[in-house]
Amino acid sequence: MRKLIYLADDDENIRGLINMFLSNEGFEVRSFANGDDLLAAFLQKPADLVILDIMMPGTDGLSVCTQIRNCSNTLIIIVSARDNEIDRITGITLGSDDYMTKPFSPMELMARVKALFRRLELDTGGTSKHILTAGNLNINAATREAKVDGSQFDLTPTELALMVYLMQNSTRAVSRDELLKNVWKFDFEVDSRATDDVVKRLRKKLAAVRCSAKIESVWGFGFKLSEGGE
Amino acid sequence: MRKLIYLADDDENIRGLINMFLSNEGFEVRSFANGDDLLAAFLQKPADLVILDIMMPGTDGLSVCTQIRNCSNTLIIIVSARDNEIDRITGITLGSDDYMTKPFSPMELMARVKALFRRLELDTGGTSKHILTAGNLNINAATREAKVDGSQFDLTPTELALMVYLMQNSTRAVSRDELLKNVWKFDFEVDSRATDDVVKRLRKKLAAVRCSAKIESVWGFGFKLSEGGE
DNA sequence: AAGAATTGCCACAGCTTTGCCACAGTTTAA
DNA sequence: TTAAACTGTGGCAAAGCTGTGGCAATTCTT
Repeated sequence: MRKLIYLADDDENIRGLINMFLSNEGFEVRSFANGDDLLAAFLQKPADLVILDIMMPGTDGLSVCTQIRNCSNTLIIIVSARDNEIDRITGITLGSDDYMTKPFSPMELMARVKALFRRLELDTGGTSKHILTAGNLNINAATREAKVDGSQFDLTPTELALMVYLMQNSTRAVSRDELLKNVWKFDFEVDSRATDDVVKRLRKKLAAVRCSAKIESVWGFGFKLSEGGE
Repeated sequence: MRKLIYLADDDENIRGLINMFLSNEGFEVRSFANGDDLLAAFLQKPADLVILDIMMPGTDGLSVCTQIRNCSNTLIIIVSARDNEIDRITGITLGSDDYMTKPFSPMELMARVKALFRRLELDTGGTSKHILTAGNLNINAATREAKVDGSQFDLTPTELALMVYLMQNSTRAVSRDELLKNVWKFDFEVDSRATDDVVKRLRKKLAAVRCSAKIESVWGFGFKLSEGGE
């Protein structure tokens, strides 16, 4: 689905320019002459990314930024004519994801917008890379190497596959059936207790090498990975 | 757990400076004089964030960036003495999450490092769309976690399913038969008083964690959720 | 072909869940 | 006011779930 971007800047020329570039990249853009209008629209319908000028009539960009961050984790870029260290640092610290100073290159803004969306994509697991980490455990799914604190240890094929699946879905609890379907590739012909067996052996091996990541069982459902050690 | 940061720069002074700042912020830092060493170390043990200079002896920072991004979605910041639009754009486009030009303020680097970790947290922290809210109670149907004021407590499978159903239909009262049909999946073979039992236990657990949401009984009909505390 | 590793299954023990019951308290309706 | 219907509570036992060690069939190595 097309990404929705809100843009607030009191300079109409800049609005038009950015709007044009973003639209050309295939984004859906709505621009506002001040922060209050943008905030109102955002509360009505949240955008995927927000670009805020700092100096605007009405509420300034930084305040809008904190207000949005308070109720949403949408992506935020701050742009400002004020270029000094303090401004940049407070801008970023206040909750924005990036800070650019005017005059800026529209192309660079495009690149940074796309970088933020890419990061979101990476984090929310659209793509699965083959180097995985959980606590002091890391697994290279390509070379099939598993290491704790850098020292390698052995996992059998099913153990590895199960572990990789859990790590790729470490934010959720995973049901036994889901594991059978995605790790065993067939949910028939295999007792769902088979998952327990592999987990049993995995737990033993992980404990033996003092791995901080643990496989927790979710009663009546399945398992969930915990990185351990906060 | 402490975040691990790898840093590659051929200038020893800069390495020392950044290292000091990052360490002061509580990060665990390892610095390398060139990109090849960093890459080797990364493959051995991945870091949570990587800071790369572009111009270094051996493989340049941009190549290291693409190689890392190829197999991992770790955070990457590129720093460079070359300050022109093309460099910045290609740097970001190649897969890094941020690009800073030398000389840069160490404080700003710190702010940007923390902003990246904050974004990671926002993206991966339970705030997915399967989240249900009622008063100070939060239930994440995906992770099967129930929280009151942020602290987690346990629900059994039926309790969770019943609670989710009530929250999904919080605007109206739900009859016992409807619950049996949609939560138990069979309305035969189970006394309709079974719902009362689960509600009984749910109420006890909710009260124990000072949950503002309450399950009210609708006389002669069923139950209804009230968020409590308006 | 023999041995080793892997892996699914079983049985058992211990724990958790959950439906049901009896009884007391409450609400509704005649 | 009284009887009938309904709900809250504590306890209980059956059913269900998980962890464990052992075992046997299959696959992989040598």
